[in-house]
Amino acid sequence: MKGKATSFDIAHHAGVSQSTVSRALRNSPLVNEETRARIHAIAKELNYKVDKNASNLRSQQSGTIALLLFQDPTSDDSQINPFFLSMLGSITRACTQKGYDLLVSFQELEDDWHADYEDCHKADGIILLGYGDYTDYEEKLIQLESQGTHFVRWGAVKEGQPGISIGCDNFQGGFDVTQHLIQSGRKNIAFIGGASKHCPEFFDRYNGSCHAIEKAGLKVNAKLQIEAITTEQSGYAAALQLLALKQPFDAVFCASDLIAIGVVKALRERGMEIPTDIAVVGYDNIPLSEFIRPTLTTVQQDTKLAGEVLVETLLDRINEKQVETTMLPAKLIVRESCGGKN
Amino acid sequence: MKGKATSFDIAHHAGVSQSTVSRALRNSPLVNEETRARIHAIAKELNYKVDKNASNLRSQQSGTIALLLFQDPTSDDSQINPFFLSMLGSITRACTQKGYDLLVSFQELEDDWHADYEDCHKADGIILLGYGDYTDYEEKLIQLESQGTHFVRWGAVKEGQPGISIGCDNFQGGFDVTQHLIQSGRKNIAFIGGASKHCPEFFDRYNGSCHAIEKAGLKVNAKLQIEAITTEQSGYAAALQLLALKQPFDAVFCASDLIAIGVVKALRERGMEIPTDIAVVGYDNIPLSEFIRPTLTTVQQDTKLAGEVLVETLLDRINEKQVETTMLPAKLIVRESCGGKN
DNA sequence: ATCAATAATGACACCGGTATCATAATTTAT
DNA sequence: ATAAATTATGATACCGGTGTCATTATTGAT
Repeated sequence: MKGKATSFDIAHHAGVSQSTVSRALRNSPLVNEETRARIHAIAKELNYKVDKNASNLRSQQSGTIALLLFQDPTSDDSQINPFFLSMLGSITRACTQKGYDLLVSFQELEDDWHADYEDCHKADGIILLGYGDYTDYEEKLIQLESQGTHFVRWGAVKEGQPGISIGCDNFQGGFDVTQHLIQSGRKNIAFIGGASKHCPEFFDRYNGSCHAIEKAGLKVNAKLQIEAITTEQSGYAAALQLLALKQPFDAVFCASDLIAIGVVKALRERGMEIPTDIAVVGYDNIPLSEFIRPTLTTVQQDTKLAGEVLVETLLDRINEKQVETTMLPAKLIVRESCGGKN
Repeated sequence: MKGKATSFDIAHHAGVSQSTVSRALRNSPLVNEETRARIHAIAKELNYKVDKNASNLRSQQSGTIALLLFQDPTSDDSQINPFFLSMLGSITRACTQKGYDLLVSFQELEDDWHADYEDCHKADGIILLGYGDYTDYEEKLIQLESQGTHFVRWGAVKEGQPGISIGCDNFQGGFDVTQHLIQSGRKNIAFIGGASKHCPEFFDRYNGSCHAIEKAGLKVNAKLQIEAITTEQSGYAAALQLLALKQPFDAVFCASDLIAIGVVKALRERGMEIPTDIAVVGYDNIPLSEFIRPTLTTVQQDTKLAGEVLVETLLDRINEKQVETTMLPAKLIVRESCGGKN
């Protein structure tokens, strides 16, 4: 036998038409039970596999989902935010469970998204994942939407956004963190992470934090907000900036765990005790947050659930079902670094 | 205009045959410069994208590589070894650079590798990635090899293995770690990580370690080798096992950074100082290894290079070039946790 | 016995490109 | 001027399946 077996080979072996083979292998009820079994047996024997290109071409679907992961352009090449990797894991699993394959692509935000996976029929839909500066991102989303591309976006859930978004309640998460800090006696709470509209998730977390401060009758000190992207290095640098301000602060709420890890490192190097002198809180509950010293208080986003919801929502969208933007709950995880009671 | 544009639509607009359109879009030199430009312009205007299913079907290649990531079956669902995620990142980038798409699939080792991506023409080749118990793995590799599937494996590089492997020099890495520990005055070096043939990488690291011990004129204490899989939890548990033995030891060489992090946690909880009482060394140089306290001495595997080599080797194999099993160097990174001079 | 309904299968167009060969137009060589 | 080579394009088979309609065999109803 030369080359791969085709459905014609099987038809020949089984003494039936190629049509029947095709139907049998898809378990069509139109095929006689016995014939189907025979065909399956022969297919197995010949190690036959349906050619997905042919099948997809004709049926106009790919059984594949594309995941576009947007990297913060400034972030190190080899470092990817563990939170997104965790999402990637859960998305992969959710896809597998639904019988879909997953095409993964890292996009640089500046890029012209060269990979129009759905347009070229390599994927039936797209999941967009990533923090970062979304300046011309929105524009692209509008274009996708107008083209009728099936996509779902992970991120901040806001009114009037193009397309469908799934995200955790960042405002609530920021609120919970800050309220907890205040209840533990902290008065001057710094925030490290981009608090501009460009990173809507961080912005929501910051706003939630401010809301908690005001609700407690305290005043927000805008100076205590330092920009940072989500890497340890950036957190480390931001913490040094914060110290240089000479403004009093007794707690730091970091927009991500990676930032928090850098902040902890910087503060300790400057001789501060955590949480005795300064409380530090992160966000994301990455696996290592409970293995650093002190263990890190953080906010958990349920990545397993998120991945499932993303995939399910996308599949619904592909199947033209009505879907809605969804907001998942965020959950405060109190550990040592905030000094609060557990 | 209803539906997506096809090459016929463009041909019609441009007043040429569909053949010419197809050639022009692939930048064939057979097409007149001017005609080609015109066709490209029209294609852009109509937002035309080549249908990959059709194209791949005819040309019998997919421009896609499949990455199968083998999960340790016992490992937690949401946790993936950062080292592999780093590999995933570099592989993704290397693929992008070569113009290939990447299909990612997490396989459970028990699974019947349902996804025969190359057989069904969804991919041109396969990259296999993962630690773990390779019992019936080898058998499957032999089958892949006999089918003529194009694949490259990451892992231990050994004689007489089926197919092509790319890996770091684990023996050397283990040797370097242990030699450094001995030179720093450590005498009783424990090893945590599976040291059986089932996990060849770990086995090589252990053997390298033993070799260094013997070369220094010391004796290997087999009792100081504890099994563990590559998670913090497993490392934590293994460290407790080690302590329970009541055997003297002054250093722990962990087969991975995740294990080391668990070990550090366990030892400190029992009141030991690191590195004063016990030196700890990990393996992989995951991003967080320099952010935990104390910073972790470890062995770096150049994931960027590894990803590039994997992809390049696979592409060479797909193109029927002669390729060879490759061993990449491992590099000791001395930090605080081993107590050695930097 | 005759006809309608059902079950099982075959024949064939079709998905949207690529590969190959044929053809027409233009240039170069003799 | 004519043959040969080169350049640009068209026509058509083909990749390997799926979808649709036609056909035949079987069963049940009248």
